Amino acid sequence: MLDLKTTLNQLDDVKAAMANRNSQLDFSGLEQLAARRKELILLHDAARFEQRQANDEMRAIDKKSEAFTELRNKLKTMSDRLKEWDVELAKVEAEISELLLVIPNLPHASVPVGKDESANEEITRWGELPTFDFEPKPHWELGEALGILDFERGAKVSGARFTFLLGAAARLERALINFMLDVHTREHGYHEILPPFLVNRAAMTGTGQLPKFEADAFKTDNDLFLIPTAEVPVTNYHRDELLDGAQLPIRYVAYTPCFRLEAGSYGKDTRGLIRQHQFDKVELVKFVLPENSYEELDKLLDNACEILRRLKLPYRVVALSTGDLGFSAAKCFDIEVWLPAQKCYREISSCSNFEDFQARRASIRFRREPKAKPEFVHTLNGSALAVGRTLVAILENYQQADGSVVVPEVLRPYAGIDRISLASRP
RNA sequence: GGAGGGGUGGCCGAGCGGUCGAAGGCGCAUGACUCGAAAUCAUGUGUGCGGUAACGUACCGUGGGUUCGAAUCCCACCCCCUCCUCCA
Repeated sequence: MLDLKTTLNQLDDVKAAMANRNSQLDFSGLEQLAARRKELILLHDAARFEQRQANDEMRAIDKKSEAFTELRNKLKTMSDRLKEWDVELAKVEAEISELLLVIPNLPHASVPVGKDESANEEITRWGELPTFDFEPKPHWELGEALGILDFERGAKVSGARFTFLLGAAARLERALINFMLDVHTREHGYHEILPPFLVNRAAMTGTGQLPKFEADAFKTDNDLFLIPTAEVPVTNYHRDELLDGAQLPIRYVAYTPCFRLEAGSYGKDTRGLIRQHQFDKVELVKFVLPENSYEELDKLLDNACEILRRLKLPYRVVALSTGDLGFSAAKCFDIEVWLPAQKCYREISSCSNFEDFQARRASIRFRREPKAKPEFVHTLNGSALAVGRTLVAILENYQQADGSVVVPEVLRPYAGIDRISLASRP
């Protein structure tokens, strides 16, 4: 959420930023509501002041006297008028926050300006693309042939975009989760946290999924939402809290399944594990000092990349353009992994700095010194990594001519196998 | 799910219709004392909103209601605790 005062004071900049995001918003309503809000606050404050002074008189006066009745009647009219203002004020404030809650974050100055993903900027490339003396197969063919991915039964039991992992695939998924958690907790200084997988409306609003993107989320009939990412419960862990500045930065790493309706992506990535309604992800979340947040974003991005380097999977990093940036992000890097069968890089992680956008929505603040004024923290998060897509990348990059798949070296202690083949079925 | 108890400031806890942003304690900060520390004493110590400021105003789980006036009374909801039931 943007700050009301700042938004109105720098309206031209905000409008320009929204245009870059392809987001057309009308701010005239906001300006009018803000003006009315101020009027009502002034009226309210003055009336209350008067009322409180009259209350002192009421206390002193003889309750049976005529003067008492007279004064009471006078105060009654004042009280009724005050109530009307208060009702209107509450309405105006609700309308203001309704408007503010659907305004996306302002892109950071370093974000490339552009209409869509074609304006994204490649930042780095790592690793050598694998060469094959045969035509590399897509992971779904490999997985089905090896008997470790079962899409058909996934569809039977749950529906499209649900899959059973069996044997080595299930084992590798589990190995990847443990491997990622171990690297981030032991080497990168993150604190492991296992959050609830269902969250309430306030949590979804705090990180920015609501109110705008309710149609994208799975919802229970008790008004709970299946988390689309661990970002939601983990960021909201500190909602409505006033943190001690000395604690910052706070770093969490969480494994969770993620649930996404994928509304509006019909016909996209229908085959394979790339786009599922349920997938596993290891997520990094940070709460940091505002002045450090971009430095912290670089570190977080590097922490995520480290996983791919250890798995020896070729990747590139892309800075998203203003047109491709997510709703809450001020800056976002995508990490894309090489998929030989598709002969392209595919997103496997998204690392974002939200600055104070989520912190303001969720009221997550800190105090620099014991007596200092509270300030909003900056929040960041990134996948490190999307586990299902990592499995996809391993299957495709490590495939052999005979249809078997070599297990990356760092994973072998976790997986307990060094090759997936029909013969090796555990 | 049933019965009872409870949600007040960073924490504990009093208040149960007007003098309450709220006693008292703990914690924290500053000062005094001390060679230093502990102890002790003194002073200070919430957040949002409006305002350059002085100051004003709002906030006692959340939302409604009663009243000239609500932390205090009424209603609904949420959450926590104890017992029973159930369960992993």
